[in-house]
Amino acid sequence: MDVARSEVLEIGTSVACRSCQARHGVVCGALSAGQLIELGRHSLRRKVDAGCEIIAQGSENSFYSNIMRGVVKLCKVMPDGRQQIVGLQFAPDFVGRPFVRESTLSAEAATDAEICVFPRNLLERMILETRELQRSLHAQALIELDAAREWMLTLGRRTAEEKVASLLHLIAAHAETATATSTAFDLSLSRAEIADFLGLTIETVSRQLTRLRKSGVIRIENIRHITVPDMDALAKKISG
Amino acid sequence: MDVARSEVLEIGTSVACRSCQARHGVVCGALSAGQLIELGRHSLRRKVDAGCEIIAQGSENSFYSNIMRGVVKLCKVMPDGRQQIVGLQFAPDFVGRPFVRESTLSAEAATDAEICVFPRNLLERMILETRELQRSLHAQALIELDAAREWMLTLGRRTAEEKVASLLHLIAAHAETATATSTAFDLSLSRAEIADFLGLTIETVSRQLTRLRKSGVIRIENIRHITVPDMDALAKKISG
DNA sequence: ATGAAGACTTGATCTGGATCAAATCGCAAT
DNA sequence: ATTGCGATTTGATCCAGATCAAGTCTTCAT
Repeated sequence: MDVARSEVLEIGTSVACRSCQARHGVVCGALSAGQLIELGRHSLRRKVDAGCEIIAQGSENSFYSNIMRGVVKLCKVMPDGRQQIVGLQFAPDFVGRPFVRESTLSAEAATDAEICVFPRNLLERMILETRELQRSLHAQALIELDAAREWMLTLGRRTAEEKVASLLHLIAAHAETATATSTAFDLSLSRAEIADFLGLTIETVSRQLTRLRKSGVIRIENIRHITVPDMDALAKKISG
Repeated sequence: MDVARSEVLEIGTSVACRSCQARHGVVCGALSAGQLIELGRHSLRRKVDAGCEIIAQGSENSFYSNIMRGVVKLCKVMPDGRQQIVGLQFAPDFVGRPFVRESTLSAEAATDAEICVFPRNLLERMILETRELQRSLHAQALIELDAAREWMLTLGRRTAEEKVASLLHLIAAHAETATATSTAFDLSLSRAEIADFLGLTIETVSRQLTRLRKSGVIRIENIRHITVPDMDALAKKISG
């Protein structure tokens, strides 16, 4: 499971990019052409399996990644094992924490994913040198901050049913397969992961999903695939 | 109560700085000398009373502030009145959301405070022009993001007693009056505000505070002033 | 001083979600 | 097909924290 991770850790600035030049633009949409080439020379495209830990909580922030495909969950665990997912990242988000040596959270692939990896010193040097890169990372940090605060409201003040509806809404917003009203998507997360995102137990998540199914708001095509016939009906379940 | 706010809203780029030059360095410690002068010419020092709303949720982000003294709470409210505090800001933090027109949260003085106010267009222009300002705002955004995620763990996975202990620890960390082991501080927040920060009710907050008092971890000098004889004992209450 | 209105504490009871305990459902290996 | 195992659902019970209901303590106006 951790093979991919140990390979990643061996990367240095002198490692050549293997195969990603062609699709770099997808990942780094906010960067200028010059930066793409610069990153391309020193980065490495990697496939990681679902469950693979990209960054470990408490480890050194020795490299950074761009997500090219898949979903990455950011996770905090307490000494006694209690666990909270504190963010979900989708392509083309950036994963890593500039300017801090030790990671306060772990990043783990929630689905099979592809990431573009490059070393810490390169990123931090480029942030200092390149206005546009700093600006896009600043913008992403502010967007993640808004998302984290929105989630604080969900964790602190919403009921279990509202929490589950909020998560479905969040994931649906990132799905491609949407018609005018209806949306279908992969959940990307197990019941246990959903529980850790929502501050609930797996039993409560399961019960609330069947509740939403019985009320006609969602259809559970199979254990990881959901259809929302009417997004407005789902949205109504979120607030009072 | 809202007098100060309406005054603030009239500020434009041409308003002269009244009396803050002397103490600008305190607020904008991360900025270079040139920026201090630049901000000084266009900013306005204001005193705001406890309870005064600095920014309203849903309103336009028409100005930004630096906190010079006091505590500011960031708050989200739901249509049905449920409410969650999503951040506490202390001097010399920056309050405001660059690059977004409408505010998704309100900012309210939790204590009497002094802030240094300047207009949106000035700040956004300066971010684009000044490397060091962008860098320091990017750094603050990342620190706030770490804090928000730490708080997500507290909201999602900690018990009521651990939540209250976490908040006391957070506020104590910003108090000046600390000896080697013991710390005394003003709470800055009412029981209702503490409840809204922790996702609890005021009754539960009150009960947990007396619990911590009876177990000897804190002394309640009066309703808003706490002494922690031993910070390590408080820290032990936070995790398992 | 006296009274009135908030803010806080304390007690009694209720309840949403946790915990404990079986099923049941995949699904991969044989 | 059968077995085994982990993931999920479902049911029964429990409990931490919510809700309801009095008090008490502060503060401030008269």
